[in-house]
Amino acid sequence: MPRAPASPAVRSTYRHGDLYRALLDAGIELARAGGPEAVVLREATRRAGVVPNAAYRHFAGRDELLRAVRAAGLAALARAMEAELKKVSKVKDPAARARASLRAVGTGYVEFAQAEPGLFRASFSMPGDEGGPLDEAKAGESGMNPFQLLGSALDLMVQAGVLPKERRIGAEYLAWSAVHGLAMLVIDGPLHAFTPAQARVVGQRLLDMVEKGLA
Amino acid sequence: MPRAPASPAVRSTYRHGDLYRALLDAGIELARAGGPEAVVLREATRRAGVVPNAAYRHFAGRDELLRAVRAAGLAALARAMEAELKKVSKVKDPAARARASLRAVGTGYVEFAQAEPGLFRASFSMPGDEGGPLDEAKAGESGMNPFQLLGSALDLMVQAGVLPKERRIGAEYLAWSAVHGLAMLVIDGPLHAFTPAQARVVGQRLLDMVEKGLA
DNA sequence: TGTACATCAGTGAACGCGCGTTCACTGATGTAC
DNA sequence: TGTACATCAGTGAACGCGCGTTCACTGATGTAC
Repeated sequence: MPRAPASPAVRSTYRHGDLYRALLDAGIELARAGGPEAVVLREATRRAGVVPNAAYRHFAGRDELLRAVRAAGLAALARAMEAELKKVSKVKDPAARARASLRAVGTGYVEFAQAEPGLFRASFSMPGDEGGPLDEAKAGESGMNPFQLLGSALDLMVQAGVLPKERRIGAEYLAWSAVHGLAMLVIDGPLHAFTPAQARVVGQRLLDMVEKGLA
Repeated sequence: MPRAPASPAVRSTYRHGDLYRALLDAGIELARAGGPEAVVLREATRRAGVVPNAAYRHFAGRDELLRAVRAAGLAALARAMEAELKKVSKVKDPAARARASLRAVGTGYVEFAQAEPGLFRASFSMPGDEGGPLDEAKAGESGMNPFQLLGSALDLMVQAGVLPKERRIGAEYLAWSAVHGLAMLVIDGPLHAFTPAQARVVGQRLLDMVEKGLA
């Protein structure tokens, strides 16, 4: 492997070093600042200090860059959810723990959407229509993607006897809808005026509703 | 008022007749086909059979056209919700009627989103950040916008004793989140592969959850 | 250890595209006399 | 009822912009001998 990558826009070496990574990082930054439509090939190459068409050595085109950004965003979302789950790991009582896990997953989700609205939106944009839920989604540290984290929280609830197992099937779509809707309304929609604190309160009440309504 | 408006792209009269309406209709059509980002001034004028800058006689710019499309979309959404509410108007028992109203509102919302994904997305896009929930939203036939229709369904539930009044406050945000989230996941997101029938089933289960979890 | 060479990452220049928006205009329309 | 006129809706031409993408290239790098 060649020299270390130079600082953006200025390079001493002819080769960049790790242009793929640099373009991806730039793409992520663009998504953070302006959502999926702000992920623009030319701007990414500009930030990497490279001529526009150089990107084509590493990505087939703009769509492939966006796809990579999306994967990175979903992985970050998974990590945010895992971080909330970690706080819950000390709870001993299985029923309480299971319930807390579902809340953690939901809280991590909404909190991430609030903290990184642009990246969140980019993560859920669909250039081509891919298949099922988060098919090729990169995983967090646990090796699970956001959808799988939600699923395993619900599994925990069934095991703990908090959720009747006949209600388990399809339950992820219900919980997901609730939490995703709040996220969208708050970051992009008519609830934009909510402060993070207000959003947190509503988020907790929403999770109350889900917990109660699911069982 | 001059002659009747001519067919798009061909006019006999020098004046268009109702260019504002023609541009708005074209804008709505563009939104239906491709969402908010497809609402493009030049294309709207093309469809109206008029030179690009003619639009500036009627709209300050692209944003104002999009704003008008959004208002029209929200009005259409309100009408879809009202249509569902009408089906429920024959229910006599106040408690049953109130519950059915909430379901109707939710069903109308999700069904509209499925039937008109582009217009739905356009209706919830935010160019500048306007204020609270659906502030300047055009109303349906009842004179209420979608948010107000939801609110009055919840009011009905309180009156009927189905929803404790201490839970009434902020309840619209909970119900709205659930339903909005499903709509987004189905039309634009990872649940894109759902058939309308599958979506309907999940939608009804979602409304079960809301109804049960809210009380 | 030294040299010839193939590879392929990044260059330089250019393309066509569609967009929003501004300008000075023109001529059909409705109105005032 | 007829004529002169002001209005202003739509014209025609043009801008500058940034985008994605293609082309033939060049020259630093790592490798084979």
